[in-house]
Amino acid sequence: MNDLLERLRGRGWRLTSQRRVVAEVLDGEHVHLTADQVHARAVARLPEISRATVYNTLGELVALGEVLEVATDGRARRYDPNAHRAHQHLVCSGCGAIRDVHPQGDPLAALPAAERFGFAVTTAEVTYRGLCPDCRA
Amino acid sequence: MNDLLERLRGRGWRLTSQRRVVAEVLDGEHVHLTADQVHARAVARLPEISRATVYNTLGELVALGEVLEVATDGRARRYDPNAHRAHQHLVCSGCGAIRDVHPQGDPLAALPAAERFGFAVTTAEVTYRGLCPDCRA
DNA sequence: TGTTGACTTAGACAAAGTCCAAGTTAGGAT
DNA sequence: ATCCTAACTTGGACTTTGTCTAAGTCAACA
Repeated sequence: MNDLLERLRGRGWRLTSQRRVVAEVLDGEHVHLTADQVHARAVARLPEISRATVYNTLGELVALGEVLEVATDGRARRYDPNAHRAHQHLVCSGCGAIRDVHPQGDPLAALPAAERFGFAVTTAEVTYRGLCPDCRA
Repeated sequence: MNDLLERLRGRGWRLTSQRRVVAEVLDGEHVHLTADQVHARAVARLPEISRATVYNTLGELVALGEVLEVATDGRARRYDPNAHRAHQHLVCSGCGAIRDVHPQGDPLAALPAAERFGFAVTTAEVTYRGLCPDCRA
């Protein structure tokens, strides 16, 4: 994640302790935290960090393409640092657990030109839903 | 939509004017209203209808499988009465416009067993994104 | 026509996110 | 090293979206 911070600094980002902490919290695989969860974990490392700054920083990371915003449930948005490898999401209908998954083929290819209605379509997000092993029991 | 109301009555629904109005508002193709939009249109026909009733009724229609809930943006949920023909959604990144679309093949089939991690996967929701003709200009 | 449980209502509350004016600070300039 | 200033952060007010509850109303059956 250090390279992330360096990369952003190269783009004119000011490297503040708040931004460093948010980037640290978002490090890892299968991370899909809500903004408030990010804030809670950031506060553990930097007690004075405000909610507004967490929201701002997450929004900037999304705008810069370093983090994905995922809306799996119509409630809080979640932030996924795994932006550099294409993937989709598998969500448990019972407990809400989320996993990154890698379907075969390019989902975009399944939409014929006749079904694009003049849109310049650039992405396809797939959410698979079902019960996880624990919730099936 | 009258058959819808009759069907629900057969399932023990009490047929109130409020429920009738919500069902009327949701009638049509390419309808993807938020709860507050449904409420606004319902109020035009039945001024005393409350927000709580609109939320309750939408929730019931979803639970009964007559209406789909779609979360395209992490903001308000939208309600799609086209629940009986499988389809996906194409969303404009500029203005938020939504269209129903019909991709080829079954998106579920693209997820291999090895990528299901023991989940009993039942549905796949696809959101295509891009700029609509107006927003491209 | 009466009865009753299901339905509706208004408003308080909660959760998620945005906005702003005032204060602080990273990092280039001196 | 220190100063300056635009960029950043802060707390809190505010908005939007959704849930809950106690009290009142009414659809449907008897």
